[in-house]
Amino acid sequence: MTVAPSQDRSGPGHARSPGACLARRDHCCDGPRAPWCEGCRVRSLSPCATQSEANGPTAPSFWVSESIVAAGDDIVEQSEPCGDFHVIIDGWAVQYELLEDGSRQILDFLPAGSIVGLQPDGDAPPAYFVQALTTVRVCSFSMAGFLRAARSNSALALWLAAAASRSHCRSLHRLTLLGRMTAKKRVAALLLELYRQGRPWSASQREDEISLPMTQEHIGDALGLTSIHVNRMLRELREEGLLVLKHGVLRILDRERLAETAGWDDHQPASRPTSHRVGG
Amino acid sequence: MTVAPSQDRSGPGHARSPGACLARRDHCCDGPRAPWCEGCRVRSLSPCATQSEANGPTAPSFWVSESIVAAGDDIVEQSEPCGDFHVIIDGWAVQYELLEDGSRQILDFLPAGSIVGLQPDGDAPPAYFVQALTTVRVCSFSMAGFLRAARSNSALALWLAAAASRSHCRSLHRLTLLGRMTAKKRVAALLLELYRQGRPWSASQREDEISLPMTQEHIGDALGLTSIHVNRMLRELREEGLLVLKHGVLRILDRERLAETAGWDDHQPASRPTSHRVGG
DNA sequence: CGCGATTTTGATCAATGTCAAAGGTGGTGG
DNA sequence: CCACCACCTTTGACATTGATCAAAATCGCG
Repeated sequence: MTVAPSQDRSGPGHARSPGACLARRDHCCDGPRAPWCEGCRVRSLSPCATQSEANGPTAPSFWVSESIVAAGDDIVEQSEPCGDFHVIIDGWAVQYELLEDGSRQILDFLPAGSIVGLQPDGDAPPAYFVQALTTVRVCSFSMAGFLRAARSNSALALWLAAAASRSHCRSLHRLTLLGRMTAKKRVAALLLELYRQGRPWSASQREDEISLPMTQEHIGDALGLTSIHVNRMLRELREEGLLVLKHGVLRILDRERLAETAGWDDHQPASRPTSHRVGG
Repeated sequence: MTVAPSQDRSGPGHARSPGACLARRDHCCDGPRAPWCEGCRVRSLSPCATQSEANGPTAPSFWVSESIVAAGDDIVEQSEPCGDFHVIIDGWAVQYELLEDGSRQILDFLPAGSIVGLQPDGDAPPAYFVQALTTVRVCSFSMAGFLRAARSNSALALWLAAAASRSHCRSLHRLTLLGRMTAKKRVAALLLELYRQGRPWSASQREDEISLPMTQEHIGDALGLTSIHVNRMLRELREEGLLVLKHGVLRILDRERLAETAGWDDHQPASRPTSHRVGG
């Protein structure tokens, strides 16, 4: 149960974080070669995946910019309509909703490869915030441009459907977590999931470690718990030798038993995600 | 916290409920005229909405059948792959997940117009059940056929994206409900939402009434509460003169204050939903 | 009328929230 | 290098919500 969205936005019209724009080119249809696309690690998840790579990787015509967002700054603001959507190239973000009573519900943690800011309705403002947890690098795309392109390119439209469908699945899982699991299971399951999602992108040398920027309060706000109770559960998990979360680093000590505690059958190895099929 | 999915499926290989098939035609591409499409009340939400109506309403080539599913029967079964998806023409269904410990998490209540069984992955079995709460009439469509068609018809692909996106929004709302609201608010908010969604299709004469087939246990399983506690909350809401839920009929007594209790700004009138824009 | 499912109520208990305060940790400026 | 400060983590005592257990009362239906 938190009050502030972490940053103290001085005064009312809290400035939209600009995000240092690294690169931007004018919309030439299908830029012939995009140097920054070389070696892009999230290409398979981004709309760029629908582009032909005959002449090397390129960004689609509705690509807008690549930029950096500082930790704590907003990528998307609740009720601030914005014509772009973004793909996280690097770093972690949170998607959350702010309630009238000042409390915050975290809807999802977004690792590299996540799509943010797809509008439920072309015009309506988003119903949530997305905020950078770490320094985040994003590629931004024009929603209007995308839709225009998608109307004649069904691969793009299917990509959108697949992205929406994956998000939906994630939130259904989270729903079950909040609805039917005890506090300890929730914490165990969330951390295991974050480990899975973050491992492929994590710089850490050790296979059993990953750096996680979220505070215990973030975790509580995601799981419907107080940070105090999250702390108690983390202690229990630590005392049972399952994991250690300290100084922004999560170390899995006993994955087998942790998965058991989380109520999972933990079989699939952590692997870099690839493009997905459509559905919902 | 429930045990059985309501029906006692005698023996292990519990038979797939057949659902009396009312109509079926062989896949002729774009049937010239589909009599049952006339006056279809959910057309704008179904994939049929992408069909031209120049010669009157028609069903798309991947339409499979129209059928009736009895209350309590499954429309989609967890871990039973199924090549079709469905649109609910009439009646209520529940989408739920069954956990190892026998408990059930209801993921959503599905009124007329809902899309059911879109596969997260073309091949993988669905991760949930969908069960009819009342007698339900559905139109079924071939997923493979749909995808084939969508690959060359981006309107279809965009329809899919919009559908997935709407589902996603619904589950995000539910997440906030489970994560941040007290029991009373959850019950109030859910019932108000169900009223909103069901009103346009309800046969009831009275504007302030709608018939709701779900038990208090269903409500509890959707909200992460026990049916006993749901009952207590319903009593409080009744004693406060906000609503009455009895004999399968929900009557809203004071919509204003109910919305307040639910933590909403209740402004939009209940209106029949129309086709939606794309996003996520 | 009788039966199974659902609703209702009461009493008690456990899980989690709330309040308060004491360590840590890392960053910043002198 | 030290002192300070904001923020985060950790712990304890206590309050509250909602779960559990048990049992009537009702309802729908054959």
